[in-house]
Amino acid sequence: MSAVKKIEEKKELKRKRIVEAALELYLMPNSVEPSVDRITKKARVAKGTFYLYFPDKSKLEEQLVVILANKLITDAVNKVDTMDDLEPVDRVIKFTDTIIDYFYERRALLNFVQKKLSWGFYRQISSDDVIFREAKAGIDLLCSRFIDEFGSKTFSKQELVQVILIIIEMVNGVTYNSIMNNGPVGIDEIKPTLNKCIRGILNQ
Amino acid sequence: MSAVKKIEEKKELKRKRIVEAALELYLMPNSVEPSVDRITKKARVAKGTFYLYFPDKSKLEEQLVVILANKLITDAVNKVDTMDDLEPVDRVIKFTDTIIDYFYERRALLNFVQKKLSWGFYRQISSDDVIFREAKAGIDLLCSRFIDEFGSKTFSKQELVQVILIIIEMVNGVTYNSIMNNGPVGIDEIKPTLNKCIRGILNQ
Amino acid sequence: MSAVKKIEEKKELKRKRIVEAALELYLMPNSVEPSVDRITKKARVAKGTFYLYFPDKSKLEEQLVVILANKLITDAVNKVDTMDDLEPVDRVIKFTDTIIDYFYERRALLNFVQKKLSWGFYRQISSDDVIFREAKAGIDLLCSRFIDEFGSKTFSKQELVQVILIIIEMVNGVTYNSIMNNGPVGIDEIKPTLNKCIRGILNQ
Amino acid sequence: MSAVKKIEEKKELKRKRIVEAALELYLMPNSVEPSVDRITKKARVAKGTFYLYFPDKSKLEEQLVVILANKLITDAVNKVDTMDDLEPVDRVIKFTDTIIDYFYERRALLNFVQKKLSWGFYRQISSDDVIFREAKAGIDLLCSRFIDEFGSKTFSKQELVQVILIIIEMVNGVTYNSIMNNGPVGIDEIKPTLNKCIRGILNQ
DNA sequence: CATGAATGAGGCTTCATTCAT
DNA sequence: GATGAATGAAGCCTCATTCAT
Repeated sequence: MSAVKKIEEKKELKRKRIVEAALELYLMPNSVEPSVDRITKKARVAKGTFYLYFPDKSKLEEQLVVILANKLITDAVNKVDTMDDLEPVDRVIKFTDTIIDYFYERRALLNFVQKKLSWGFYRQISSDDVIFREAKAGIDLLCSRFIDEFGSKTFSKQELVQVILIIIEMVNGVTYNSIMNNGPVGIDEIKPTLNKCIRGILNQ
Repeated sequence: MSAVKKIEEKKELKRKRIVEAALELYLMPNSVEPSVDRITKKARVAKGTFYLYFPDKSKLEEQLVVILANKLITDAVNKVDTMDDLEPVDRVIKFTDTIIDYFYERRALLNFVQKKLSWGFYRQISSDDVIFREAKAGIDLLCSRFIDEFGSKTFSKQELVQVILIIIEMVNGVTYNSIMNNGPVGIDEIKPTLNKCIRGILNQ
Repeated sequence: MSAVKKIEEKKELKRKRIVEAALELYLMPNSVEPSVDRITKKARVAKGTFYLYFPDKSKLEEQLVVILANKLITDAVNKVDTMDDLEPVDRVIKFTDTIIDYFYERRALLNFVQKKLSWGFYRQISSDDVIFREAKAGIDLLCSRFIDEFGSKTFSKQELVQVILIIIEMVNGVTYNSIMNNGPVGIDEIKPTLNKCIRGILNQ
Repeated sequence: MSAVKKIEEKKELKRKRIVEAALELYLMPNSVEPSVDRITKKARVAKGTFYLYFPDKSKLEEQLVVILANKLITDAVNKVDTMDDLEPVDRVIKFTDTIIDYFYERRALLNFVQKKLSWGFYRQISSDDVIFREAKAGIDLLCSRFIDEFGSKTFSKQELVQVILIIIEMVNGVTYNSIMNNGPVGIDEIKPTLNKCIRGILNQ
């Protein structure tokens, strides 16, 4: 293996160290936004090194959201994929259910991913980072599968993509408030209603 | 009127001044989170005074969210109330439309109110503040009216309250991402689909 | 004395402490531009306090230049004033001589005041600080006196003001390079020529 | 040509690349002091390489000033040389005019060259650099020519060299403040007076 | 010789909060 | 109660310089 390659690998490793340190910090319960200082300390890297890999802090966060959102969604898609016997609508409900459970166990994640869940992976990403290309691919998979399975009378294919976004927003919002604000309505309590809503949307 | 009462009133006035100054500042377009200094300057009150009325800044913000969320919803309800000729479902759609427009003109508000929109007014509030009691009242009005108008086969009265929350979350989420993230789908583009979803939920 | 006045006095005192600390630091030999941190430490004041008195670092420096330039010039004017028996042209030469000597003993000052000497005190100053009004007054005195004493055939009154600036620039430049750059030509060596130049300018 | 020589040449080439990149960067309008990183990037050279040729950044800058000052002056001399029909004094005025115009279009240069204009080229320079030897030659040309043309009654040949420096300082100072500080007196406004001063100095 | 990744000190500024008056 | 001057921790970012490869 060439020397150049070795260096490239080392760089990628360091970048990963930073991303992972940040991830850990962002995911810590009750976390306020961690400072660059904390992130680099955790990654055992000099502060200046951070700026070798990210033009500024916001860019790291952007990437973090994309990574997290995609991991979440891809996991959910994969899980649902194993259940071949479900009706399309039920698959969607299973999909959202999985997301809710995921968040329930990781409320800090919910806090960070926040409102960017559904839109996050659609933003233009300048990086040619492998991690992002994979993410995009995962999303495309979800969309095309979902659309193929649905022969909706109400929605065109074009609209079905939007419907995904809308449903994710709905689920995300309800989950967020139910969990984070300790609302008067627990997630278990509202989930049946939520599912009825999803059915209402899809079964037109 | 007793002297004590006068003093009480004066205090209440000062608190109001602070809240209103903050409100104005938070609602300013393109606003970043205003500092305590800016808030008190605008309220023509000493910085120390702030801490006489609020234990810390976050407590003010908490109250602000509730006030803002309720003002927004009450305004929307009132507007829809003037349109007697609409079908129940169309009223709801008009209601969400109004909210979307409101946000569109004030994206800073959207940013601040964030995820707390629907749940905000459910949180425990120190009920000795007039401003909050009024807010609660407005919400109760919305809920009861909505429930009365709907003789849904699908949802119980109990569930209908939850449906409101869910719809608001859905609208809020879509609007937020469409506006704040300059998402791939503009708000005008996705609104028809959004409305179809709402109909789907309510027309079961 | 009212309490308000006491506070005002204290504030002025603190401002003075900062200015004087900065002055000392800027005047230190071999000084590089001192950081806000060093300045406040020397002034025994919290770093934040600095920004209570100056919007930012550059504003302090601006004021410093004005203060220094004016002190320098006023001192020189006063010194020359005691020599009533000199011819107008010789007074000017005495004036510039004094400035040169002043710099010679304080080369760090020369370093800081740099190119801003003559123009510095002409810039619009937003502050209603006493220190500045006095500075302005001192300069005006110099100018009017100089102009009155000269019945130049070559220069109009309007031009004479410019001539002052030009002479100061000339002296400043020569002194700076002679002293700071340890040029091949020492200040004592070039001073006679410089004086001849001044005479040439004024004796037309 | 020996192999050693080839290597020497290659080295000199690289050094030149760095100097030229720096030159370009320092001359860019509105430029702030460029970092070593920018300079080496522009020179397509590794950052570490910079320190193979210059002990530190300040040394490069020192050399740059000399180069720039000399280029400026040589250009001005050459331009004036084409105008054979001018009186000696007018030649000097044309010379200073050219410098002023040059600065007017490149205020960044003015900012960088600063006070070192006239003295710069007198400083001890590591004479093994071609670029510097050339600079020296240009200056010597200017000096000897100027002195030859002037049969001043007032100044000895020795003093005339100093007069050049003084005039350059004067022009440089006035120009700097007029342009950089947006002084109260624009360059066009003060130029006539400046020229009168030059005449006063030379026409004694 | 050349490289460029890594360093970390140092810079400026903001701001929630405290406390003497 | 009210004030606002003072605090200083914390934040983000730059950059000259070093050093392992």
